Amino acid sequence: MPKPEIEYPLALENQLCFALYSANRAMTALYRPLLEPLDLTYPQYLVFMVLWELQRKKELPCKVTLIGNTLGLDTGTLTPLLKRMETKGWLVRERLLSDERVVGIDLTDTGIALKRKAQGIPAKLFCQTGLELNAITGLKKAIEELTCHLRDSDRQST
Amino acid sequence: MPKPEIEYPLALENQLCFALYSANRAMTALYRPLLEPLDLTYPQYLVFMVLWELQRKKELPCKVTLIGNTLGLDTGTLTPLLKRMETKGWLVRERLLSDERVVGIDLTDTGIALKRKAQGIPAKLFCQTGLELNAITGLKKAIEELTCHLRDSDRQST
DNA sequence: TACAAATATATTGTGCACAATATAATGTGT
DNA sequence: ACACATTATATTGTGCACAATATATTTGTA
Repeated sequence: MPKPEIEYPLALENQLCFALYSANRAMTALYRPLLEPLDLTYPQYLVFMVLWELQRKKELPCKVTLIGNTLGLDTGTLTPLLKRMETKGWLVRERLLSDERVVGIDLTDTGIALKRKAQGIPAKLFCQTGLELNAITGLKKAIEELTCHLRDSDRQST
Repeated sequence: MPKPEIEYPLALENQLCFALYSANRAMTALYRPLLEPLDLTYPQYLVFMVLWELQRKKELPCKVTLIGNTLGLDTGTLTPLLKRMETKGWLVRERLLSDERVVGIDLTDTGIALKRKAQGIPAKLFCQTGLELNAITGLKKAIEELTCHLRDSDRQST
């Protein structure tokens, strides 16, 4: 992660990976008190953002795989996560008659209603970043480009 | 995370948090094939970086809490992690005679020797980021500043 | 010197991530 | 129509993160 001509490359403070790791944990730590009143974990909030957006586009129900591709998660993570969300009454999981392999995911009224309570979260977090809108946009873009490079490298080595 | 005057603030693509979440997972995914030959997980690699650096400064053995403060991890995470690393023969855990509450952590010869095999990892990852050294340094700095802001906000709300 | 507060680590339980494998349904080629 | 590959999801097992609680030791104080 760090540099080729550095005195001590294994120093923790040289690692971009550790900066990312720390920032990600600090970020989810800030979400936690905002999500706790909604009885949501952070990954569940991500799933809701996907589903609310699909509902807006009238593309529900959707396949589990669509959620997985959008968030980069496999069924080993999603199946139990979606089951917990179903238990909470936020969504329903049902095998399609047209193709029994596929499980269709759809929001319940409760799941749709939860969106109202989540509306204020993005603005609250924006304030807590302590950055200007332009700075955030730029940083997000830089991080997304890094992610692209990393995924390309990953595919190459496979 | 996103913006105050945005048409749809809850869109996934507006979230800085999701960019961070994705980048962090892409990054650890790239480390995995490099660490697997050393039988290391990514968090274990972080612990090793802390310990190797302390050894360089002749500050071993050290307290569990020092590792925890450096990495931002609590004993609920560290105790089992350090036990697994002890089982592998990389370090020893021993209560101090001077203060029986404290567990001293020290590297074994095997743990010290593992450093040689890890030397090449930072350079390999640097190449895979696809970024110039200056770009990485700048991005790391920007992410670290974000982390500072987020932690400040977290402390305030507590 | 008792005794309460503070400190350091450990334990328990939940929920991700992720690898590896399993299961079942659908599609394909002959 | 039948074997075989492909696809979609589920299951199992390991290892973090993190909250909540427990335990044991030391420190400070009346």
